[in-house]
Amino acid sequence: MKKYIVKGRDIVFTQPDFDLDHTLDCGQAFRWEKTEGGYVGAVGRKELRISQDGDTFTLHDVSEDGFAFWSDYFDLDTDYGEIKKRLSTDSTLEKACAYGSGIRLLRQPAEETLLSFIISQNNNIPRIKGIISRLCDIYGGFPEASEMTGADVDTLAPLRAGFRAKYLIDCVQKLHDGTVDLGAVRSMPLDEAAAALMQIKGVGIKVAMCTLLFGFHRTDAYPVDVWMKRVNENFYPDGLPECTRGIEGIAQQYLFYAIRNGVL
DNA sequence: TTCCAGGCGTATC
DNA sequence: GATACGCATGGA
Repeated sequence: MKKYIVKGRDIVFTQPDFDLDHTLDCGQAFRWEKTEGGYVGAVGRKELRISQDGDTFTLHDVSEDGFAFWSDYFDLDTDYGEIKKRLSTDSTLEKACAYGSGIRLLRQPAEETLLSFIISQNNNIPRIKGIISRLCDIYGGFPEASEMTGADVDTLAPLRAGFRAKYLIDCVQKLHDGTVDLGAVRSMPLDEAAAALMQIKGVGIKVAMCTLLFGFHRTDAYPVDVWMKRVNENFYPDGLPECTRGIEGIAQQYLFYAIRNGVL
């Protein structure tokens, strides 16, 4: 467990290879907003304000039990310095890792990730955030899928999610009736896990891989969207380099952040 | 006005 | 199995 100091109602810790802008604005989570003093965001129904001063981070108004949750969420026990060192044997990844040096792969809840990335398809990030925010407004925080099983298109109309609403409904239905068992998905081989998720309408290979990477911490899942297609064509026409084996998804996150910001 | 956004389902060949 | 097209919505 990560070492920390309790200061009043806050918890303070130091952490290299961590930057809030990099980690919270790299397209893996959609519920964080930059504020004057850091970031405010939420996971499920847990809310957090976090601020950064160099390598020192403060979780505001958080108990020691709460810290255990957030420490896991921010993946604080993983050595990203070691990961970057390994990936940087490839010259393109070296650039990407240097640019997004503070990216960490968040350990997000599976259901929330699945529903969020269903919403993400053929959509832009500000509008994805808006739809998810309105979903949370309706349910008082991000709902469990089981709380949404009665939802129909009228219930979800305030989201203004467009054609994706019917996909959300199909998703919560198939989670509820056991067609898709996320507990079982967790332990399946990657391709089998993706195929299981793709039984849900609106879940194709890209949404499935994002769910496995961000919601199940399957670091070998490699989502390819329009940006990553460009990366593959420009830099890896013959496939990914050896150094990415088993952590293709983490490599993907550095590459995605870099190319989206015009660095590659 | 038209185009595009962390895609996918469907029709057609 | 490959390719083309429509899809809700809203910002650029």
